[in-house]
Amino acid sequence: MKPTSFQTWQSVQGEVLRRIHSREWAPGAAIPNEADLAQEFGCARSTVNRALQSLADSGLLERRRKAGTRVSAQPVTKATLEIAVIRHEVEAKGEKYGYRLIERSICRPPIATSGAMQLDPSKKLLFVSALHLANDAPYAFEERWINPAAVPAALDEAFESISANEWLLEHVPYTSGEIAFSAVAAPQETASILGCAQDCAVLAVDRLTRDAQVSVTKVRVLFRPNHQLRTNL
Amino acid sequence: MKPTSFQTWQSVQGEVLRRIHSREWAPGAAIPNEADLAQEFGCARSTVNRALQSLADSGLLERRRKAGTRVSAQPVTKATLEIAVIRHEVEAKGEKYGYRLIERSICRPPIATSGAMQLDPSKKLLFVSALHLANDAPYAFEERWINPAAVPAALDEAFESISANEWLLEHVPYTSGEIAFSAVAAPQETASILGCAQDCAVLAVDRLTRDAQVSVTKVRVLFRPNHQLRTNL
DNA sequence: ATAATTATTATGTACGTACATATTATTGTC
DNA sequence: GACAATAATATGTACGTACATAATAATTAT
Repeated sequence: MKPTSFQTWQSVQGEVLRRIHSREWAPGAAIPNEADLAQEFGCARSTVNRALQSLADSGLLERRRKAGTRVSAQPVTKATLEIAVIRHEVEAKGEKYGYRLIERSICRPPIATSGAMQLDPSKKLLFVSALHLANDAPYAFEERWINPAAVPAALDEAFESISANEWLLEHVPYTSGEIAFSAVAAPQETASILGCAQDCAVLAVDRLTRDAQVSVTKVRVLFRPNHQLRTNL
Repeated sequence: MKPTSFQTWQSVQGEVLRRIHSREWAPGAAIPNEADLAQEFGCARSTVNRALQSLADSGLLERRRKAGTRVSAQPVTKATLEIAVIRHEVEAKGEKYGYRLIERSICRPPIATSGAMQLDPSKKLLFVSALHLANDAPYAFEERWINPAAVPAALDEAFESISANEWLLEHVPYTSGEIAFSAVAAPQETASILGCAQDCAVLAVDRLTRDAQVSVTKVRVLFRPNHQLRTNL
């Protein structure tokens, strides 16, 4: 006689997972409602609720009021990537971090940039490009546009000893935005900075950051060749 | 007099976010404990708990028993990418999906593959490569190793009308594993399949899937040039 | 002083009740 | 049969109490 009692939401989740996994509850099929499960498991409905909500969150279950809960027919895997400050990323690998400012200027951005940032194309922005190093070798090249209207203090910062990456996180943390990952061929200039061949395939991370609707910064980070972003599922 | 009452966990979360954002609660600083906040907000502690847990989950707060809750000094942004079946991904873009099997064979994998899958290198695996099309143009090229010991049924499937991608999701869903994103130069053969220049920079997604500790499949998907994976933060 | 023990404290979570809300099913009306 | 009003139902969430657990602080023993 196995213990048919599950009194923590994690154990309930485990049992539900087991049933899904063993196909006791088939893909697409409806599962019993929370009240019935609570009775079967010998716990409160709120405990079952917590477990099921967590599974719905990770995409394994689909829940709708009145309609009930069913196993996702084609679950969409969700991969969560942690985007840390580059210095921390490097140090976490056990490598020595280095930073070098390449350019800092105030100028009008390309139309594409002002458009993406939803800013007046005639307004000048702060441009900062820099190289992040790991064990003295190029690690990532960062090209960034900063909207001085959103962070005036940035105009007083030289970005010679601290990266814009880190400075911004310290001055306007907790922002929202969009992020995109792609592969690009390193342009000649970038390639020479990163120390790789021209048109070498490098991973690009493009990120637009907003602070309460207004664009703060837009950045493209190009990593050294063969860089991988990894995570567990 | 503003409403100092917050009686849903979302509104509590909103107020906490506001205070973090306005630096009323500075980065790194401790915030009042749940009981005090509950009293201030005029709600139950469990409501505050739900709100704070959710924020801790997204990396904005750090919580430790007895030590209390503090605002993360350097929050780690978490980007969640949804990895759907490629057919769905294409259809969601409003493009017509197409599929073409390129190769299907049973052979011994390279050492690197059997190693990553933690399998005996001498055991033969099922190899399937295929092309996914969007509006009749190459969209993504998939090279996959499948462990027949984990999914014997795969040996009976030709993968001519259904991609291994989709077949596996249907036959062994709810698996765990690892995923990695990188940029690679398209090898000559791949380039000709994808219809791009040799050594063209393409986004690679490498994924290892396990079903209860045992490796089921290892796949590399190369997307058409300029493909982007994007998400909101 | 240092180490081991004990108290204290904040978060973590279970429970059961109550009510809100979204969605579906049913009934009534034309 | 089409459509609107109404009932039924499963999930969503708030509340307050109780206790568990982890981490720290205070105390005691050596």
